[in-house]
Amino acid sequence: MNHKDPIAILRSHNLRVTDCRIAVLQHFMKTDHALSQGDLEENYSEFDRVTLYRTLQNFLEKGILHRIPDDSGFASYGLCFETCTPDGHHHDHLHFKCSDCGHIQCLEQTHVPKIKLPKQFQVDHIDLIIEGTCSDCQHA
Amino acid sequence: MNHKDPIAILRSHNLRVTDCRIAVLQHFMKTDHALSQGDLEENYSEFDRVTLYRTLQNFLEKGILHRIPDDSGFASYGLCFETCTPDGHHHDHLHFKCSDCGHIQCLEQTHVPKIKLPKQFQVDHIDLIIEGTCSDCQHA
DNA sequence: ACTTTTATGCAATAATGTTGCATGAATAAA
DNA sequence: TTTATTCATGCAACATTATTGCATAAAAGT
Repeated sequence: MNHKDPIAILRSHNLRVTDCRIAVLQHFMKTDHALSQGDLEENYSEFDRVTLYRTLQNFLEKGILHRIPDDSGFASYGLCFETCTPDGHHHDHLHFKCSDCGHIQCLEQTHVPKIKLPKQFQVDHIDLIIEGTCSDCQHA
Repeated sequence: MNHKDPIAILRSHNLRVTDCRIAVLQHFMKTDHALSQGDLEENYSEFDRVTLYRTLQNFLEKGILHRIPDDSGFASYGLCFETCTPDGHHHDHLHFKCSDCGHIQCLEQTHVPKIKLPKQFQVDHIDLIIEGTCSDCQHA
């Protein structure tokens, strides 16, 4: 889904096509890192905080966005891929967080390794966050 | 550090020994899952919210606790191990989050696999969160 | 016991998350 | 293309969490 037309994406998920949703979706598509609600609020002051909040919630439910775990307390969001549906998210990629600029990006190429757990644990999915320095920040 | 005397732990990290710090530390030691600030507030209403907040911050800085990333927006905290110092956290374990009871536990036994990233990424540390069902919740 | 240093509680504020409801916009139906 | 219906939006309001400043109280050093 990553690089299609925003309107097509909305339609295919049974979401009404509105200015806010198009804007948010476009913003995600042109940005190479995860976005927080605050990021959106800064860029789209023409939309209400609550509308942006609900837009994110809707996109999460429909499997358009996924929430990225972060120890900062901020929630941030990234676009999902074709494997995600309203029934559930099915990710196999990992997230890289730069401790310098704070940006989080999804690394689609890199896959999450299988991990063996003791039998008493039933695994549903794995989140992998790698923290370090991104290329942009290594020369600063 | 996991199972030592709270007072000894505080002393060895150059922290004053106070009721609140002892209580919080003891609570972490007797609990098998990660705790949030809310958990502490419920259990220790005799201490101010802000004091508990600052206690957690101090413990983080000193390397007594580590923050566990979570996509729920709640921050939660777990005890560190001997490898952590005020200079940085050095963890090699993963976290299991039960989607049923919500508890997060540190699995010390299980190690985080090495992961190869493209060269432009400089890796500092890896956070691995596995979500699923814990043994207590599988029969419910 | 006294001094110095640091933690605590209280007040206050900011940011974020969340819900209800009236209105307006988007889709479906005629 | 107009009308009816469904749903998104904005506003108000509130809950929760995160955060800082400051006076006081408590801990450690002498």
